[in-house]
Amino acid sequence: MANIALATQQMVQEMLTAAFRLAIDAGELPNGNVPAFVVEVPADTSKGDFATNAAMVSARAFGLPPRKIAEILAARLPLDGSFFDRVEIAGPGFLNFFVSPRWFARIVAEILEGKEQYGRSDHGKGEKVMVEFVSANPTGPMHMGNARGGAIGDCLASALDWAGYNVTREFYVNDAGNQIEKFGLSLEARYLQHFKGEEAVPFPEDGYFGDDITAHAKAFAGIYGEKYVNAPTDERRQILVDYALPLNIEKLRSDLERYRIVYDVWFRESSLYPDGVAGAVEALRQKGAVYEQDGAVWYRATDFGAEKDEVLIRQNGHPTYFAADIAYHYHKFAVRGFSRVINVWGADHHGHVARLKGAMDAIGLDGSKLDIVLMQLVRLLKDGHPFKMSKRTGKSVTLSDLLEEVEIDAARFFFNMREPNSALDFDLTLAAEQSSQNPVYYVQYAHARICSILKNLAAQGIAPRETGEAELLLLCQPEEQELIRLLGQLPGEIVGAAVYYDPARLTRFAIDVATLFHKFYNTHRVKGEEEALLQARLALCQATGIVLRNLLSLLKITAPEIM
RNA sequence: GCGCCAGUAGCUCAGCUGGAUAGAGCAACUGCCUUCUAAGCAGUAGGCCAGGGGUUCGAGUCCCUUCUGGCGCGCCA
Repeated sequence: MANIALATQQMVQEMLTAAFRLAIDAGELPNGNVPAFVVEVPADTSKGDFATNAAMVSARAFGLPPRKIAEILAARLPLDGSFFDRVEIAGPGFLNFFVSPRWFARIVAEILEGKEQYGRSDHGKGEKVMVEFVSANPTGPMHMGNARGGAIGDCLASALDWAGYNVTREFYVNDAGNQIEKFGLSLEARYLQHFKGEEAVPFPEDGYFGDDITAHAKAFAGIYGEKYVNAPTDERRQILVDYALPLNIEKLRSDLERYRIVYDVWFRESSLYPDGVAGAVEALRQKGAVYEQDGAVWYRATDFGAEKDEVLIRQNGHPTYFAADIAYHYHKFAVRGFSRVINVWGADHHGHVARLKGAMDAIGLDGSKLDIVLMQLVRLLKDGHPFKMSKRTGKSVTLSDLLEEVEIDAARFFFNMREPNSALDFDLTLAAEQSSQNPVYYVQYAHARICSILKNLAAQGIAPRETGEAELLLLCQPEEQELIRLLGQLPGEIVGAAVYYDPARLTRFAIDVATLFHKFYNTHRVKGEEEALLQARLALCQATGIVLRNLLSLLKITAPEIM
């Protein structure tokens, strides 16, 4: 899974390191440590295909002007036999490397060989990581935060997978604790109201008011009738929860599957009770981080950098969510052996981040192995105005509502257009629009165009054939080289999305690829060119198609052949 | 009050972790289809990177500070 673009960048690094050493050995540079420098692809490629600031950053260490150092290094670079034609010194002391045409030919060949695997790398070296995302409360339907979290978490997990990590997608089912109590109380009230009338049975103030609760109670009444109206309240609530909760969880699963998200693990919070939670509290106690006060059990969070201590076991004997979360994350790291855990959370949970990391440290694990991706809120817009309520239900917009308004392709793409930690305006009108303004269609259109070219030529009896360096070297127009250069960056972009937890890089990259392809398409032709050039351009079209398809499949967005 | 996040073109946002002349899309204006999909492309115009200090060869990017906005600070999850 070598990648020419990444390997070339690495090669520049190594050549420079070698040049530094040679120059120092030859006495041209004083003895000393070489500062860290970077090799990058310049924004303006007329300045070279790769550039480095090596001479500038080492000016101070060597006590020489940057351009002087650049000259010394340039003379010591072993360019013979490399992909580089020449090196130039420019500006304040940049060293600009220019690749030979063979480099572009190699990238196209590499993509065609890689096919649906092109873009994968072994960067992660099989490291075992978990991405936990959505984890919506099973007491009701999913909202826009879950919709965004789903798209981000799933694409991030895919990016990690492509970047060579061993990824597990996990959904944490909050099927225990306070919200399940409330769920039971709410169901009970609706059930009793069904038989006694709404006025006769008060509804809990902090209960769940959704229609789904009423529907569950009604369906339950349809099955069991009045059997539980006079049953002990604990028994009644329990049987209602046992009835409704599995249905809700199944609904979550099927809604998410429709959204093209399939989890490896559905982890039950209830499985942590009582042993896991007790174990977590005990682990903290053994570290001396636990004390009792006001009849509750407290965790001395202030010893681990927090502003105040936290309750683990309430006065009433029930553990808090925090205690369960410590047990849950202990399970992730210590029991299941994940070396890194990524949680996708709404920004309203950011106060919880430091506490949980601190608690990991407190029980002897490493809180820095736990990474939280915080996402800011989604604001839905329709026709330029905020869209807060579903027209059908009058309630806040759910994931199901959203998927009635826009296609899944559009939803997944739009939620991944901004980095997680910035607020997102989701324009329903634009996302539903089949026009050039809609970036999803813009990208898909490029793919469909490529398919169309292939089909068109096939109709004339022209099929793509094996191309060698001789033909691929004909791809020497600026529009061709710019496109190839970008295509070669796919593996690196995926690694970037994975390590910076930013799948939005991939949607932007897809748009860039589409732009450069459309540019190429409008400037040059495939059909009608003489045979060798036609085949070379066909190869470029296929390579672009592969890159677009791989990107879209990673994002789980369709790549249509006709539009 | 304290903490986290943000502030870049009229609007929505990039800016590759400190690099070269700050970029796209939309909106406005001008061109390009007898030839592979015009759901496309090319061009014009648009900027005190919120304000002020600092760090250095070099700052939209790092530090300090002020202002503005979002979100948190529960024996909720």
